Amino acid sequence: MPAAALARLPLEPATSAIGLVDLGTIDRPAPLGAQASEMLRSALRRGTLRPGQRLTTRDVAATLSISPTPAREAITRLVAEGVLELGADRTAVVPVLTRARYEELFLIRSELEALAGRLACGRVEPDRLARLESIYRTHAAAVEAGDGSGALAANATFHNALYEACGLPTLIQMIDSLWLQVGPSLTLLFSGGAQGPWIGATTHRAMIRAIRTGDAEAMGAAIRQDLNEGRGRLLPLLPA
Amino acid sequence: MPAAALARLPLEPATSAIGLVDLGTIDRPAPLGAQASEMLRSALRRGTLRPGQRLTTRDVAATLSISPTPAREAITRLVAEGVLELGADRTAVVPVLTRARYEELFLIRSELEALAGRLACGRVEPDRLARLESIYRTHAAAVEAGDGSGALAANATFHNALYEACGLPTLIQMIDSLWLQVGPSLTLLFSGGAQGPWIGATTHRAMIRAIRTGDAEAMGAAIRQDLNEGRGRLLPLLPA
DNA sequence: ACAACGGATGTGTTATAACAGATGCCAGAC
DNA sequence: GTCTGGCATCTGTTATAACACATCCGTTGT
Repeated sequence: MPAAALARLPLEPATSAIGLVDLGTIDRPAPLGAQASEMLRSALRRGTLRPGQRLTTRDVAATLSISPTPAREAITRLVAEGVLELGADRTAVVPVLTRARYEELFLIRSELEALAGRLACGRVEPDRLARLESIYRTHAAAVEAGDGSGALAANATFHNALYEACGLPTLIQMIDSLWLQVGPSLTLLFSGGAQGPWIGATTHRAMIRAIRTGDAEAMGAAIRQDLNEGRGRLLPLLPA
Repeated sequence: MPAAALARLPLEPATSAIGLVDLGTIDRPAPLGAQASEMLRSALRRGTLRPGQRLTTRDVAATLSISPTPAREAITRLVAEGVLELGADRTAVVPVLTRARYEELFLIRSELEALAGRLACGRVEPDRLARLESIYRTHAAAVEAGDGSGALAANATFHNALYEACGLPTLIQMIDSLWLQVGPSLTLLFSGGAQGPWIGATTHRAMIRAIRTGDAEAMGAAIRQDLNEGRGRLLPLLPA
C-alpha cells in the first residue's frame, strides 16, 4: 500500500545555522545514469555515433564501465526525448535521418528557433553580444580554413548561445533535443562532398544586426533563412 | 569489450512463408515499464494526480503491483519528456503550473499547434471532418449542460483529432507532451470558480470552417485565438 | 522543559541474477 | 548440395538486494 510518504520536506533551504555562512557548496557526484546520458549526448553531438548504429544496454554499460541498470536508464531517457529510436526488437538505434524526417524536424525547428530568437532579441546583455561576435569570428575563420567540423561546432555554439538568452528553459531544452536529432547526420556535410561555399556568415551577421537594432521580426526572418540554407545543403545528401 | 553485436537483423519483414498468408497478427504484451508510463499519462490527463504530488518508485510500483524497476523506468521517461519534474531530493513530482511556466508553455504551444493546424488543413479526409463535427457537438452539449470535465475532455479530443491529420509523428508527440504538462492544472477551471461562459465554440467553428475552405492561415489564426481564450480563463487561477 | 543525540524509516541508486524471445551458426538428414 | 532442426549466444525485461543519504521521531541528558 502506498499509504506512506505523505509529507516530506525538500532539502533546498538547508536551514543555514546562523554564524556559519558562505562556506561554498560541495558538489555531489551526478548519478551514473545522468552521466551516461550526457556521455551519449556528447557523442551524438560530436558525430561519433553513426546513424543506424545499435546501442545495447550491455555494450553501453561495458563501454562506460558501469552496470547495465544506469546504462539502460540513459538509453530510456534519450528514447523518451526522441533522440534515439527503438528498433523492431526494441533495441535502441541512432535514427537514420531520412528526407521526410528532416523536413518534419525542419518545420518544427523553424517555428521554435524563430520564437526563441525573437524572444532573445531584447534580452541579449552586452557580454553575451560580445561572446556571440567572438563565436561569429571563430565560425568565419573555420569556414575560411575549410575546417568543416570546426565550422559546424561553431555554428551550433552560436545558435545555442543566442537561444539561451530567451530565458525559457523548456523551449531551450526542446530546441537542444531537436539539434541532437539532426546532429549525427551533419557529418555528411563535410565527409561526403562539401559542395558550395558556406553561406552562414551572411545570416549570422543579420542575426547580430537584429540584436543591435532590437528588431525581433528581423531576427526571426534571419533564423528562418539560416535554417533554410542549411536545409538546401543537407537535403540532397540525405537518403530517401 | 563491446566487440560483439556487429550485425543483427530486425524481425520486421518476418519472411512470410509462401502459402501461409493472412493469419492475423498476435499481440505481444507491452513491457511493464511502457504500461506503467501509459497509466501515469492517463492519470495525468484525467487530473487524478494533483500538482505537487510526489511519485516515488516504490509507491508507483506498489500501486500498480509491479517491481520498482519498471516503475522507475516509467518515471524516468516522463521526467525526460518534461511531464514530471525532479524535486530537490530527486524524487519525481507533478509540476505545479506557475504563471511564468504557463506563459512559456503557451508561447510554445501557439507556434506548434498553429503549425500542426496549418499543415493539417489540407489533409483532413471526409470521415475525419465528420468526426471533428461530432466531437464539436459533444463539446457544445457538455458546455451547455455545465459539464466542465466533459467539456475539457471533448476539447482535448477535438484538438488532438485535428493535429493528428498533419501526419507528422514527432510534432504530434511534442504537442501531446505539452498538453500533458498543462493537463493536471486544468481542473482549476471547473473546481474553483468557473467564471465566464465557455467561448471555445466560436473558435472551434472557425477551425472547422478553415478546413472546409482549405485556408491554412485562417486555421492558424483560429487556433491561436482558441489558445488565447484558454489562457485568459486559466491564467488568473494559477499561482504566481 | 528544552535541546541534542541516535536509531528507524523512506528513498534514490546501483549491481546482480534470472527469464524469455530472437538470431545465427552448425550439424545432420534427405 | 540443400534444407531442417537444435543449440549457443545476444538482448531486452524484470525482480531482488544492498548501499548511501536524508528525514523523522523518540529518548535522554541537562
